Amino acid sequence: MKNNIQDALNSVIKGALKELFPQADAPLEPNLDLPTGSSFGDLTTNLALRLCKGIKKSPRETATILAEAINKHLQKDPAGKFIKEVKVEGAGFINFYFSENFFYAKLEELLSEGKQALKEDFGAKQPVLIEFVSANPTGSLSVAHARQAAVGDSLASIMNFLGFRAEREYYLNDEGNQINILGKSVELRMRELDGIKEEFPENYYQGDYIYDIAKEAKAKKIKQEELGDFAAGIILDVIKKELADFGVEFDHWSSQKALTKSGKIEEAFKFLKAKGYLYEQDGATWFKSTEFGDDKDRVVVKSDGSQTYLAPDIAYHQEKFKRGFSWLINLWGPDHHGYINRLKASVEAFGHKSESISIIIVQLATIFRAGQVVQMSTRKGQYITLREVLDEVGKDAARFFFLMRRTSSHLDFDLEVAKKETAENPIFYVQYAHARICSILRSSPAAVKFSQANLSLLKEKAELDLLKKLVQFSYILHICLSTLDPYMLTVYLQELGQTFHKFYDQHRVLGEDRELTQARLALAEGTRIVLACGLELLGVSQPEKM
RNA sequence: GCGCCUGUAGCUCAAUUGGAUAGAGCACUUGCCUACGGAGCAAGUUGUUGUUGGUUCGAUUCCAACCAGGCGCACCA
Repeated sequence: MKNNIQDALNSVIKGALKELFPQADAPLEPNLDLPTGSSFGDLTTNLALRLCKGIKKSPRETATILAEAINKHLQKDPAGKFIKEVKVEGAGFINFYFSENFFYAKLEELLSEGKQALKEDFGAKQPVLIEFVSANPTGSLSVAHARQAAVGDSLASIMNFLGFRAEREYYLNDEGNQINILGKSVELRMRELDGIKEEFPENYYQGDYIYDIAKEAKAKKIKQEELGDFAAGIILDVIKKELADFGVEFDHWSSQKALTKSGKIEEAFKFLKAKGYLYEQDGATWFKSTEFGDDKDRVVVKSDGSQTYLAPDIAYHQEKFKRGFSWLINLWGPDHHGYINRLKASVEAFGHKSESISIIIVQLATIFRAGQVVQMSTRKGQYITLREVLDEVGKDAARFFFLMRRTSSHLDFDLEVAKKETAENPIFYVQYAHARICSILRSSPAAVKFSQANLSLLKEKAELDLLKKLVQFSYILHICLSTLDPYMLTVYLQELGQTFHKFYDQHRVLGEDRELTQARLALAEGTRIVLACGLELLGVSQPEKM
């Protein structure tokens, strides 16, 4: 829910600060925190602790003086009616306790506007390009790509929800070495089908799918020099289908081949050369990335005249800016982390701030089955694919599980757990809460109108806990944004589910008292809206029955 | 050798980015179904936060060194 009360309090505190400590040289930001678990108020600030050093008073004294001034300002501020109490507690924290009316007002907003009430214009329509997966079209997507897909897609959804204009992009490596090798792999398999057995090099694509492509190429009489493109085209269709079944849809498919043809790479080189960031040495052309903090300079054109991977990538990222995006977010696998500095260097060489590109390293997932690691061998072209995980546990569990840990952390994914329909499986726990609410709403008398509910009847602890939990939703989204990681949302949804189950267990929703029933139904519906919204942002379905 | 990531309860992980008593789930034990979905709820046990220092009102968080594990260090993509 929009936390404009936080902004209101911030300005109240600023007012009090100005009055009391105009000499505070560094502008102290109020820095309000919304505790998610603890019982120290609904909002809290450590301002006094940071301020007391300068004014030779104890932290608690400082906090008391400050709290008094804040109280005075609050009485004049419209936000004041939502604050029940301002308390100095602990070492000198100032804690704000909201009145119940605040939570009732928030729930009312949620019921009348639906999930619109949860949206924000935080991003001011800033155009953001999120590039992820971008796997070479040489084989099926692996679980590593799957995790990137889950993270990238949800991140884009969350950013759009917060008012950004985030678009999803897949960069297609449809030319170069790997496509040549792909073509040769198919060619060898075609000859094998003709009965000519030759040695199959280790660095060629080993998977059985190459045979299928070879058969098709034979049937269609594809020319030898076109085999690479032909195979890549077929594989790309497979990848697109895999992503679609995973619930991920890209706004743009950007082709490296098209980039090369457009002459944009030479254009970029020309620019860098004019700036003096390119030089020749040992027959190769180097990019002076050390100028921008890289460990060493990088080759862009090899001595044999061909380009390194960096060359098109430099031009490609400039194109992203030229297309109008002011913030680029790239999701890469951990094997690419050494590549961050040189790409950032190129972005800076073109005069963009280094903050205008964010690179997120998505750590690998280890697949388990009933506690045992599922071994894979990339050598034989055998790796766990997105398709296998999808077939085994389904889209919802797969997406939720890939997001359940911090993106920068390794993830253990147990297929058996993801399939279980018990409390052990977090996705079922959350979806169950949603389904349960739907069931209650189905059994409720038809005449219930949420707008007429008297919410002030919600006074029990479990009810207030649930109301508070609902309000935290927007705070959680802000954490997701500042960390560029949807993972916190999975944690929150589990907590919200738990808070609801607790409430449900202690208090009967549909009861004798008609007014109380209405109020509790309203609370249940509010919970359902937030659960549904959160699940949707994660790309997980919101079942009404299970 | 250099760089990045990780090290927290028996296991998998948190700790809202420097805050208050380090918390959840799983596992284990024990309770709770004549009413809205028991796929649920409640109660109990578990800690030298890898080690040692430093920074300060305050450190799991920041800094340094060390220990252990993973990954990366191409004129590959």
